[in-house]
Amino acid sequence: MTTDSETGASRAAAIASLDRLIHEPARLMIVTVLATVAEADFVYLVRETGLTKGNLGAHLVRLEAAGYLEIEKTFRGKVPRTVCRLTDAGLAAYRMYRDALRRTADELPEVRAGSEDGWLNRA
Amino acid sequence: MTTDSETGASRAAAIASLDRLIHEPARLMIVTVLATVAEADFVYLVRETGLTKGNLGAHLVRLEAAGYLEIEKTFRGKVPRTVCRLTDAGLAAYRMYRDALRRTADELPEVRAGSEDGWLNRA
DNA sequence: CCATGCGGTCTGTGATGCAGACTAGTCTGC
DNA sequence: GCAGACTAGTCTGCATCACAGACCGCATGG
Repeated sequence: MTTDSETGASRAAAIASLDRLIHEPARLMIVTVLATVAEADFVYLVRETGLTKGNLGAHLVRLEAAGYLEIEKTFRGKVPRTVCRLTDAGLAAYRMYRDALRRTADELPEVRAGSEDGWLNRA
Repeated sequence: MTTDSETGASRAAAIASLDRLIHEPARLMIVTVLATVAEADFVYLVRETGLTKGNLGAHLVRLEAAGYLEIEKTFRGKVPRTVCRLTDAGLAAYRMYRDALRRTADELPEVRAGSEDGWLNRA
């Protein structure tokens, strides 16, 4: 049989198992940036992601709540600054997601023009 | 500079450009199934995706509204049946998404443990 | 004739993504 | 020394959307 016996079903399961928290494009951008640079402050993230401050702040809160990143409040001179960094859990989640995404992306089938069997309701 | 000049920025743009309509896991499952089998009826999709009927119906409507798939009402004997098929636009969108996703997935960086430069706020 | 199961649609609700407004404090020009 | 502009960041409100359960119609089995 084909490489994947259940065609859609197993793929669907794989897709469904994607971490929704990271899957969200805005957060995927954030996490990707943080995976790349290890540390980033708020404005750097704003610039890299193109998100508005409000939006970014909300996503950061969500990621922090999930334990995926820690937010460290520091001061640069007298100006407060927020530095974000992925936690171990965040790193693990990122790796898992990336892995799953690659597998998913690789397995996304080419389009078949012909209407072959397999789509029948039965079974 | 590093291997990728803008590190995050370009990647972020690529991620942001992902088709949200398809990016949604539920719909990605649907579209993937349809790309695979070309045609599928409602219950087949329910089984393949594991979605509830209500949820699936809503997503189908959305995809139809976007012009990504056509919903054909037929009868099997006396029982009405709904057959879904990707439109050309849907196929194109799927291909584009898949392509973008693969590129994105491939480019998702490995984690760098060290806190290197690049994250600074200053430009 | 009634009950059950299959096929499919519809409505309500909770979550969430998003953007703009607002605050706090610093620096520059007059 | 004061006013205005800018940076840094948070908070609130709105619109959207995903999800699930309830509901309806039809056909079939007892």
